[in-house]
Amino acid sequence: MIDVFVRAASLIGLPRSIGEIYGLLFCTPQALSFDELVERLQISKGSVSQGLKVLRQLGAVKLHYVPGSRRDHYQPELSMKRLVRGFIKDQFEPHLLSGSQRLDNIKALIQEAGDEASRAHALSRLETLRSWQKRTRKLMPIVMAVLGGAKFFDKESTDQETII
Amino acid sequence: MIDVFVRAASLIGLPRSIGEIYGLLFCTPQALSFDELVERLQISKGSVSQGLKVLRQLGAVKLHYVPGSRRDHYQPELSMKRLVRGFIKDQFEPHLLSGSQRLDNIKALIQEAGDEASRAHALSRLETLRSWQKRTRKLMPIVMAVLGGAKFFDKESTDQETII
DNA sequence: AACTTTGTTCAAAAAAACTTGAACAAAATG
DNA sequence: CATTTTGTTCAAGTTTTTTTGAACAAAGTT
Repeated sequence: MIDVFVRAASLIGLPRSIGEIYGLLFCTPQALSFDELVERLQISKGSVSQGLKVLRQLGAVKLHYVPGSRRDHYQPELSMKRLVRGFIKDQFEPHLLSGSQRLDNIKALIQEAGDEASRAHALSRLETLRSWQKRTRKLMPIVMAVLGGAKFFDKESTDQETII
Repeated sequence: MIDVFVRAASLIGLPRSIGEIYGLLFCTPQALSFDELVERLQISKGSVSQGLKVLRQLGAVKLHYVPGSRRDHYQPELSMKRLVRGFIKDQFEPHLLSGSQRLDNIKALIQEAGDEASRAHALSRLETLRSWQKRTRKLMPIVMAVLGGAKFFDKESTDQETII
């Protein structure tokens, strides 16, 4: 079963160790401590420490207080919606934001260089990129809504803002 | 500008060279031949050959016939919808399909092992995985519809199948 | 048929990503 | 305050991925 998560991790560009950690937490009934992860997965403390750091950042694991133990215990986030939101927030949005800036820089570069015809072509391609970005942004809230259980209807020729 | 595509490629787990190839095609007004890609990007013939192979598989480049030349010329696919569909078909669906099978195998394994309580827990987690899978499948056509320009409305408490 | 052009394949080299483990910090305990 | 417990950091080692380039195949030319 852990293997399912190892594959899923590599599908979204996360290292094997992170898939193993999340997978073991997902399979195990109780919350597990740092040491238990190291022992049961047979991987180094360093890997577990870094793996948990990423998983916490993604919101894929939660700290779980265990009375009478001063070790941190971890539980997996089981809500697909929250998992996806964490992933988008952490890995996707930064690229979208820096992407906007980069597009502005490119626009400036285009103005300065080349003849009229190639400037025109470059600007047209830049517009294509902007439209891709816009559609990606439009997509995110819809994805979140579907994962939240919303149901959808097609509605042709409606105001763009009536989404969700 | 090519850098935008190199980053985008690495975001979706594709090597730098593939981002460069698509990026150059995207920027250039005319279709480019194999040799032109090698020369202008300063990368090896091997990389270009393999990169174009992947891009063709993804449907991200199209062959473009140039009269009077027997070299293959390439043009970029500019439709975001087709690009995303190609990516999903090639990189995502295979995982979803093999995932279903793997889940069945896991179910069999669970039946054979452990005590009653841990079997119950394992089966419950397996159900969670199945629900994730189901929602992912539900999502795909909605994503494609949004990229195709459809607009959406929330419709609470409707039959699940009335999607899009 | 010999030669040229065009592109593919694949083993080896190079680069990038991941893991390890020892040194270190922070906080609790005696 | 010295000691132990718990977890982090990071340089070095390992593994994986990517790139290269030379050998090869396929098809067109002379």
